[in-house]
Amino acid sequence: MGAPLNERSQNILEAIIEDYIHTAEPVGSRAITTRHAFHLSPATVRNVMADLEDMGFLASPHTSAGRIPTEKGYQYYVESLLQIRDLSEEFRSCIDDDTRFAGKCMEDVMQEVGNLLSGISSYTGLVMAPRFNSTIFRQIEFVRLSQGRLLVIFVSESGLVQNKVIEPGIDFSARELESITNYLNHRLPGMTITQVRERIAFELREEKTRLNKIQKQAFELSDKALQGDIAEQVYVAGTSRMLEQPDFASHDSMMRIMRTLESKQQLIELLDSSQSASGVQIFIGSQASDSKIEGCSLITAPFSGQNGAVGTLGVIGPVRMNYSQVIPIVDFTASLVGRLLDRES
Amino acid sequence: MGAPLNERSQNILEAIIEDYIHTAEPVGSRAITTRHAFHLSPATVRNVMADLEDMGFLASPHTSAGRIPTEKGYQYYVESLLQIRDLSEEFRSCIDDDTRFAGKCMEDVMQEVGNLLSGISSYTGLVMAPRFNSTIFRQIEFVRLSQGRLLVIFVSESGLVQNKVIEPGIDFSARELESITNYLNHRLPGMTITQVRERIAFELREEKTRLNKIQKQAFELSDKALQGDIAEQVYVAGTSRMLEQPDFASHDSMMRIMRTLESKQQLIELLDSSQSASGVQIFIGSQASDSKIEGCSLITAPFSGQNGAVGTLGVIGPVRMNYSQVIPIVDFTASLVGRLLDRES
DNA sequence: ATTAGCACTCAACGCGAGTGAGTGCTAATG
DNA sequence: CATTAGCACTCACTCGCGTTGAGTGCTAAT
Repeated sequence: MGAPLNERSQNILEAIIEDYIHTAEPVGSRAITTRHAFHLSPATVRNVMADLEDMGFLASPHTSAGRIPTEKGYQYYVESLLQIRDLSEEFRSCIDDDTRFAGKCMEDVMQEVGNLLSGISSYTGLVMAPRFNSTIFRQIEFVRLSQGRLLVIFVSESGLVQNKVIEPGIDFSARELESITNYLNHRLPGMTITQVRERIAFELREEKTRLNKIQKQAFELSDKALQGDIAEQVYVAGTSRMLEQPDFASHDSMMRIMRTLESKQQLIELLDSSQSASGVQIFIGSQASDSKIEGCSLITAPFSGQNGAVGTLGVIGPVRMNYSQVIPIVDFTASLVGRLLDRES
Repeated sequence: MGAPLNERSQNILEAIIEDYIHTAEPVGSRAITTRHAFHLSPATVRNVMADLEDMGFLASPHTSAGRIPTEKGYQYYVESLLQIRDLSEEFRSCIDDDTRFAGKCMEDVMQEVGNLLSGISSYTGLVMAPRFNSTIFRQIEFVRLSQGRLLVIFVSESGLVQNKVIEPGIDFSARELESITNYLNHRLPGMTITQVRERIAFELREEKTRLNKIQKQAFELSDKALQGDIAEQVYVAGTSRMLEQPDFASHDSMMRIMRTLESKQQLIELLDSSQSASGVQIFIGSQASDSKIEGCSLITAPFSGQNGAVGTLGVIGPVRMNYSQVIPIVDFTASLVGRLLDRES
């Protein structure tokens, strides 16, 4: 059981998995001997396959079909057998094409990155934009709109802009607003938005007495402006690519997957765990999620600029996924997006 | 052929269409007599059905199946037979539920409207947000970011906020910016964004000499800020609802539809024609589009606030759609969104 | 250890009979 | 003369059954 695989078994397992990734059909012993130049007869291969099945790397749908890899098989393949090739020059240049992102706002860039991931991998692309709450505060500005309404603008260290309309109740003069702005821009930079909120709450609660009027108003305004959570932005691209996969031919599995891909919330949960990791992460089948996306694997990578804004992107596809191609794509794209973020700020 | 339908034929046609909408299966003569209290025998109904088929309202998939409505049948049904009931109180209150939209920004509201449309109709909901270019300019503001970068903020009469980062090349002082802002906010309000652009181009070209330095810089800045088209925002909700429809059981039709629903561009084209119309519009089958969404019908309605911002929303579903339910839903939702827009500004 | 040979398994395919919902036509009916 | 009962006919759908063939596991020979 726990015995390590000898080289021949490894080669055969690799051949089976790669054939299956390619054809989506159970692989038989004869197919292996003809498609690969092992100097072995089908019978020998059969013996090896039987062993691999005993060890849990392969399974047979029924007696007279070939073998298909199990999740454990894929996991072993990805960890031990797969050598990750460098991304082909063709793809490299296709991804790193400046014209694609030229002159687009953050949202459009994120969407375009999703399209890119989906287009090149031919699976479904996911991008979770940097969460605003974890970005670093740089600047706040107030713009007076009509009838005592104020537009509040936050700018993060990474150049993200977030705005919100509030109705403070008091009609501030331009001078007052300027003082408030100056005060806040003096005190708050360098903290994450979450920290800023905590600080505001702290100041308002504990040290009320110590503050002068402008200071108090400043904190009250910014408190109001930061109320309410800013939802994560998730971008999905190429969901119809899922329908192309023979693995999801059944109506049922299709529905389950499309429903999940529609739910931003569920996607956030999927991507969230990879947020803090570094480098490419691979979730195969049940590793990815508790049956919400049965039969799917997920390849993710966090991206970040030099200034701390952090997001996650990835590709989701069937467990029978072309890992050797997708992994470098996700890796390279994440680093590209990191560079894009730096450019923006 | 052109002969008008007598009342009995109308009743039978209506019954057939409604049964088919309900069951998604060909309707036979016997089914009609048992499910509806016509005082007629199946044989008589058969005669009428044969006539209706001759006139092109019905079709038979094969000799020994019942009849299904043709597109022409649906069209006649919607135009002449369908009496639009008022929306049930249950739905009314479900749609007009303030807590649903409380404290959400425009984008989230639009998405939520899509969810609402999809949830209540159980088809797919579409919302095209007011095009920024056709909204009326109210206010422009500049915020200085680091390193000579400026954040430009447009506010429209309807309260929409749009921002963009530009790099003017010159480092303006706070005073200069204030003058520029004042000048622009004095000259531009009341025009649509498109008109503003034309005006800027005109001023820069024709009357260059007449302008003083500040004025010239003002126009140059705002020209830069308005460069590049702002893409339409389209929100889609409940695409998986399409998969639930037996009409799209075949892989092929499913793929075609999902692909179309993924393409913002194609959706914009679909919704665009309804933009300028007033009231609910109904596109049945091939009326909706040249085969891009074969087998689909589209119910749309434009919405607008009192201040001219105009968008379109709608529901897309199979031709075999519950028109009597969807039409009032779309109608009522459009008016609700109109009211929401007024509330925002 | 490897392989040839062979019996066995079982999904997939094709075929034909049976079933039943539905039709169109004709003749009878009020 | 519109309506209806009766009847032969059509045809998708289902089920059972034999055939096919890819693939396996086991055993004996190399």
